[in-house]
Amino acid sequence: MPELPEVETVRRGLAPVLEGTRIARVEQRRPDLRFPFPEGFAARLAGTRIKTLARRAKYLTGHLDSGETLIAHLGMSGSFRIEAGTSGTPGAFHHARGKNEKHDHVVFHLEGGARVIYNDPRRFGFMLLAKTDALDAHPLFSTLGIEPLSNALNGAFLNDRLRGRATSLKAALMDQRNVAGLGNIYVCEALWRARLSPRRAAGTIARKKGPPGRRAEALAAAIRAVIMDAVAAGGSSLRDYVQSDGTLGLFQHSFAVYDREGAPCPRPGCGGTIARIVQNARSTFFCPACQR
DNA sequence: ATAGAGACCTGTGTGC
DNA sequence: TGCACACAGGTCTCTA
Repeated sequence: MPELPEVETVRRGLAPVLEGTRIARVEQRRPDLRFPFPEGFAARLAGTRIKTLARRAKYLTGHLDSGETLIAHLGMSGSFRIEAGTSGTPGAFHHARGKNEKHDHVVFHLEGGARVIYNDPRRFGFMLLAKTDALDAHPLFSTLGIEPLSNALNGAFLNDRLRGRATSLKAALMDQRNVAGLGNIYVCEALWRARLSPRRAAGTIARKKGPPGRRAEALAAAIRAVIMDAVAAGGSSLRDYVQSDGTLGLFQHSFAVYDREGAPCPRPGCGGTIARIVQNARSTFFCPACQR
């Protein structure tokens, strides 16, 4: 579900409520999500203050004044919502969105009475606690690639990183060890913008020597642009993703290829038809006419 | 190294 | 209406 733009949107929605706020109490309603919660999870959070809420790839990281960091991943169907502490019917908009309270797995009761609730029907998400000063060395983070919005993403990086790789370009971009935070939607969209086929061997966009070629440069620019555009739109709302205040992301209206099998390619003058293929057990959408 | 399958879960849409 | 099946913003683990 959430890729980098959705997670960043969640972060921006939660930050005003969480940053600088003390957690009064945590209600953990089941022993596990994708993994068991860490030992003493609720007790280790209770009474701590959240200094900052950050993001790395698709992970949210809440840095606590206890010296620990709360790491949260939303999996395919995780979401947070904020409920005011005083008036209002709990879960009102939630019902309006057709969600199900039975999948409210964690409730953060904040000082002042507001609540932040984690809902995750499929339970592919998880929450962990780790020492803040050793975060980069954590197994989840140590192998992650670069952030797509950082200056590190450029033609030279992709040229070096993908050179000689026989795997498909689609699979290489889905691999979080290269560029971290991309997922199925934004890889498809970036490849369309760069006019590159998802089936092409990843190494074919690289040069053996010298400066990167136009394909690597175009791909780097396309990834950056699509992620920036999606963040600006508040992410994509398909089945169950909503922002933490209940409003919908808008980027799904800007999809060129994702979930558009059989539709005309939106590139002016192309005239192609969007196709769907399966790569690594995931749907890939692309235009066979203009993506080469 | 890397691909392919299966695993983890629930919900929704489709076709019969 | 029921039922079966395919599929979904992710990622880990196992086998070849």
